[in-house]
Amino acid sequence: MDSAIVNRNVDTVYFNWRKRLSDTKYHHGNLKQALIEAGLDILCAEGLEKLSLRACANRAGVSHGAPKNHFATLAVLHGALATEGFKRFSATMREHMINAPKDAKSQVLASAQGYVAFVEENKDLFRLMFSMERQPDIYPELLPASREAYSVLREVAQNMSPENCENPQGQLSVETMLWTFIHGYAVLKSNKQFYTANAETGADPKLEDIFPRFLFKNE
Amino acid sequence: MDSAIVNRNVDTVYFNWRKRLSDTKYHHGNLKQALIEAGLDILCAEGLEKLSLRACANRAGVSHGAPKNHFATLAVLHGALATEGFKRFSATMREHMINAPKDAKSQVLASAQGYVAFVEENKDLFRLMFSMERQPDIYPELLPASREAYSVLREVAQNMSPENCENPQGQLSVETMLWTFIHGYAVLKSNKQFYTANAETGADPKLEDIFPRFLFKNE
DNA sequence: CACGAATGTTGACACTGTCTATACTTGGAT
DNA sequence: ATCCAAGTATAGACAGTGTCAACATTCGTG
Repeated sequence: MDSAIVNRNVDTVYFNWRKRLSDTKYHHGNLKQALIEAGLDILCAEGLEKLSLRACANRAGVSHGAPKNHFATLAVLHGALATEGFKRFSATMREHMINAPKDAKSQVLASAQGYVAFVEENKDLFRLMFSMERQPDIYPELLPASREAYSVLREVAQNMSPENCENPQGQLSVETMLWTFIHGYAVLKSNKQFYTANAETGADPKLEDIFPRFLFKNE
Repeated sequence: MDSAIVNRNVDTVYFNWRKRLSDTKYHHGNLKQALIEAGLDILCAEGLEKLSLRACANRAGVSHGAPKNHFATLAVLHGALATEGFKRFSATMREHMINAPKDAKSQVLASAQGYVAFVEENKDLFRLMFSMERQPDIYPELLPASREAYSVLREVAQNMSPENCENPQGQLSVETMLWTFIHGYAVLKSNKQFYTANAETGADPKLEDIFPRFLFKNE
């Protein structure tokens, strides 16, 4: 008896067992998206340290080598997850803006609060998004997605004044100031690294309280 | 012949071979410090991803299990490296302050520039320092070292005005504002994530240019 | 239907952290 | 001086990881 036939039979039995077990076909159908969602789940439930190609493959019900066809390396999967992160990041900011008054100041604060809210709810995803070296080519959608997120801040920054920068270079400086400020706050808060937490309650300083008032026009 | 004696002889030969090879004693003498320095070297030369207990052990010329006696887990080594990082961090800021004019504004800018300079020269060490979950107990000297670094900013913040916070809560708000701003700038710059880089030169926005002028007293 | 491309499986290799058992060294108590 | 316990280093094992290569299966298109 040809050993290839034996192997085939064994494999077929194994395949049928897998099929009954997980109700999936040999071809998953949408493994790439499934792996991304598995990665997001792991980030949320177990943290960045537990994120691995094999863990994603396992959670998606495929073998450890399967991801290779969709993500050549772990870095590429990171890029894909960061891309999805930036999309949700933009959406969270815009949701907060929609639910806020439409005056300029409220919109700026709403975007900032959306920024912080996203970080609070997606701590490890946020870490992944912003701890990656800038490799625009690692994943094709990454750069556009991050630029889209930045454009949200750019919109609200149009209602802020560049006159209060040390060396105002126009609108660009205001955007950078706003981003720098919000990003710094979000990073320090998410890492629980505020030394200025309220001594009694342990609460972090509120974004609204330390937000630089001078940044607004017409006040 | 007792097998223990055989083993002893074999081990003695092996020991002598090692001794000739690396000119070290069986007891390293100061392995803990050597491992920390090996870790810093690796962070500088190969990056955070390449930092491992075994790589440090290898660089220090000891076996892979040796670090266990000084750092129970990788997280503890991380804590030790972060501690050393915070000490150098404080020193860098203070050096910049010493070499700057003594007026309040120059001192604030100098500390900020020291902050950024450290991050630029110790990118992966900085990432390690600020990407660690706050675990004050992981390494005994970590918390004091990080608080010492923060106290540098606290000093210069005494020359800044809380009047321009949205909801000024006194000196604490100014400290938090300053730290948030500088930290955000340093993180974004070190990760090369400024979208507002000069279109022609590719240069990042300068800290001095976007520094919020309103923060200073008496101006 | 056939065949190449796309997708998934399996096994291997070199890494990693961590645990255990063991050996050596040192320093202090007897 | 000697002996023993604590400190320190080694070696081997185990599970887990990324990555690669060989192979199997399925899909899509001629």
